[in-house]
Amino acid sequence: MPTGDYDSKPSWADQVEEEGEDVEPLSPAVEKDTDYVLDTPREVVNGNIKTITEYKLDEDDKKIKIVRTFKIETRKASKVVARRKNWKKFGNSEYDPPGPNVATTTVSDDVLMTFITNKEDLNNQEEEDPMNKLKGQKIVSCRICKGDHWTTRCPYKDTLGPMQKELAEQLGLSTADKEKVPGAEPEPAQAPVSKTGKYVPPSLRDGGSRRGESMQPNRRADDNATIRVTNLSEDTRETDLQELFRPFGSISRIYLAKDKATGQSKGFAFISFHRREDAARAIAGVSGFGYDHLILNVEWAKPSTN
DNA sequence: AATGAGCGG
Repeated sequence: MPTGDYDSKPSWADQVEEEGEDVEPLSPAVEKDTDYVLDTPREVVNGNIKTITEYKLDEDDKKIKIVRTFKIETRKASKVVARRKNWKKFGNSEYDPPGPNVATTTVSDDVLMTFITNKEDLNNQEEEDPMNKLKGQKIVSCRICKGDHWTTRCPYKDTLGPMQKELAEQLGLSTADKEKVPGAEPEPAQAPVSKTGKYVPPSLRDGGSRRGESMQPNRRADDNATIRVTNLSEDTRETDLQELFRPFGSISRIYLAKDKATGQSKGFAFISFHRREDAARAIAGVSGFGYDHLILNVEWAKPSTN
């Protein structure tokens, strides 16, 4: 245990406690001084719990409050501390004999601070761990074929997808039948769209043999009939493109690239046809075509970035 | 000169 003169320096642990007792609520005048508030962590010791409160500016220059809570324990020296006592002396104490020199060293009871919570550190850990987990992992998995793409982009969207849906629908019906209590309220006499009351898309009604009539076929599924038109004049509009390309076949979509903010045309567009042959003829027919004092360039579009 | 948005999970 400590020996010698204690008047030279007080124990830092004592200091903490004294400061803790001294802390007063900041006067309004001081609180308005941002720098003071930001730079001065407040330490409060309550029993064996020490709370440090400080204010910082985050990336958005917004003031954030950081509260750290520690448990202060007094214990017999741990192994770690024992090992530390064997460290080689350095600086002004380099040639001192073993043991503390009261001129440079304050010895006190061992004070161990056990970490309880620290929001900052917790956040940092959460930022790093998911990143490691994500490494080498697939981001998306198709619900239809488990492939490495979104369900909506699945190549089997038009074949496997509807089959699975139908299957699920049948299963849903059979379980609903099992749950049905005999003698319960009878179903309404009027023919329902579905026995379960769930919505059934037209293509799946009547045994699912019908194709959607009013609905256009899924144009996104295989978009191999899209062309890119460049060198459009700035005042070309969708309707102009529609007029220009309609003669080659049925168009499913026109996208004229525009600046999102200003609405200004970027001078290129994507035209999707229903049939690839029409798109091919459009390329042949319009590429090199003089339009609004400019020579249009038309080629196959690369698949858009998802 | 230039390869869209948005939908999800």
